[in-house]
Amino acid sequence: MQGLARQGLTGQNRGNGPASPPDHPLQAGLTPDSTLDGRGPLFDQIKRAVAGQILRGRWQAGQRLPNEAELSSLYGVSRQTVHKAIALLAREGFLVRRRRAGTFVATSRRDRFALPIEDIGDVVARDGRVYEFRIRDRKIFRNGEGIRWPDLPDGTPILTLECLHFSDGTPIQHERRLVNLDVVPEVVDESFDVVAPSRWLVDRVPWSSADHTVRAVNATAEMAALLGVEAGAACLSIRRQTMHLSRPVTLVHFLSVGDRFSLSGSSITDSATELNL
Amino acid sequence: MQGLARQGLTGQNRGNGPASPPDHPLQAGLTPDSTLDGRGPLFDQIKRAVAGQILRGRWQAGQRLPNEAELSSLYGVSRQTVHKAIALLAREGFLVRRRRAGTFVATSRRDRFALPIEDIGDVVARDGRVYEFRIRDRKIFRNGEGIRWPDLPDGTPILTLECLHFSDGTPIQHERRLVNLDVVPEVVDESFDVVAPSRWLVDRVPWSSADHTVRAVNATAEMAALLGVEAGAACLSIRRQTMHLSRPVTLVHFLSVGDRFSLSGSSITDSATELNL
DNA sequence: TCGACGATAATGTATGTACATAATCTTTCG
DNA sequence: CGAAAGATTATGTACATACATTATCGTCGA
Repeated sequence: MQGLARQGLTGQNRGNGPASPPDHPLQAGLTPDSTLDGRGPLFDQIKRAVAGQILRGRWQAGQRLPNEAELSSLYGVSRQTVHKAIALLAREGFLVRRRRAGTFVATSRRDRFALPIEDIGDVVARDGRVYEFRIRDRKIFRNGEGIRWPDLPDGTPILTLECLHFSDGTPIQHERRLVNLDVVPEVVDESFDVVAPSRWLVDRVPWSSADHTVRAVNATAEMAALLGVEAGAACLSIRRQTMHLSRPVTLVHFLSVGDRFSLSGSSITDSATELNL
Repeated sequence: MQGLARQGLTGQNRGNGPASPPDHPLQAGLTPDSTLDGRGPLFDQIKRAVAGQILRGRWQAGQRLPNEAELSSLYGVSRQTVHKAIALLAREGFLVRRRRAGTFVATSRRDRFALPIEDIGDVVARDGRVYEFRIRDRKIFRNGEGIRWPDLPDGTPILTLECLHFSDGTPIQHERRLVNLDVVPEVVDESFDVVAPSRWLVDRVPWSSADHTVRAVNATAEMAALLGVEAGAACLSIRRQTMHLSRPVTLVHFLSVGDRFSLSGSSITDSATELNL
């Protein structure tokens, strides 16, 4: 049997599988090598095989690919196994499936590039530098009184924090943060002598979602002084609002010196990396 | 049967499912409501139910959750269905599974925030504005002769493009692009009168992966003139290198005026959104 | 000719069964 | 006592089966 099964079936094949030999004609131009590489579980091998066909341009964007039954006999595995592989590829955005119509190679990968946004402390530490931070200011307000957090009802108690982050002693990021005290009242008892606010919140409020906006701004005189650059220096500004159970938890503005900090990442979809394409 | 099944089972239950009533004690503190919401497929309901437990803090980070057999009888579905739900949550990064040890709520959500990077044309169009672009320059070099693309061998033919992007007539982005002619030789015959280079390449070279770097820089005098801002204005600089079959395809530098362009997006992992948490 | 409607073909979900795999726990023996 | 060997347990994969769901295609009739 093609020597493809690495796992399972220590004895003989348990019985009645599809197992028709790979002498299928299929639709013109759609005849894959049908050789699985034998590495890892079958459904992963199928994923790789299919992704490979696409990658090599044998199956082009928008094109329909063989249905599950055909793939099943082509690769000599059951329909469920094919289904799992194909459904995963679809879930990861490589394929589009429509009932009755079939499975198609996805066309648009335009908006699939994504940049991970990491905690500044992690970034600095990973660079092998010494990370420090300093709380510069800390106050409590009620929303609407001297401060305004748009997504929060007026009167909600808010803790404000102002903080500087250092890499090897050089200031690299300024942080201005609002915390919703209705959601995280314990924060008033936390001094942030050791743990940075971002870290503390992440550990405290699990499973939050967030939205981000990144832009470039010129440093004001005040910020420039804090960050040790000339006024007007280009800075990366990241605004992040974090939600938990559809309630805003925290709203932060990070400001980082342009030539000391950057965002970077690679893609296609993390999942594609697993396929090591 | 708890009125949970929305699909399937038009007649009666086909037979021998687990179906023990939800009067289970389970481990202390781990007793979910065991009420599925009846919306959508069972495995999705399970996903939501489990995610909900975590979200509501009933199952905390690091904690072990009931095994598949227990969940199966708790929710009154088969082990496979539970397995599918839990395995998906694990694949999406919400849970961590270890054989024999069990399933645990994932701890770190730190690096899960991600920013999508979209095509400028799409962004402008979505804003309801008129998108235009203009090719300003176009040359052909060999790598190392007057130009250098680090990841490419010397001598490789390269097409260079310089391009401006407009929103409602206002310049918002400058693009400087290198294209590897060994990979996409057809590009020399393309005038880019209608289709922008990014779009053309995406349509031509499917399934590429890319890495990005985003930083903030001050506009040089030349760039400032092109973009219609004063010299020194803060700009967002995006560098993107695209690969296909581990060969570099194109290397682009985008430069966008800080107050006319920003990156934004929301997260936790796209997949979480599906759960509408 | 066009629309309704039923047949059909594709994917989607759920369950049972069987075995593989990998930790972890337990026992046994030097 | 400690290490090796074996039992146990939880997850992982594969397959068969059965039925649901949903476009799409044809056909038939007004």
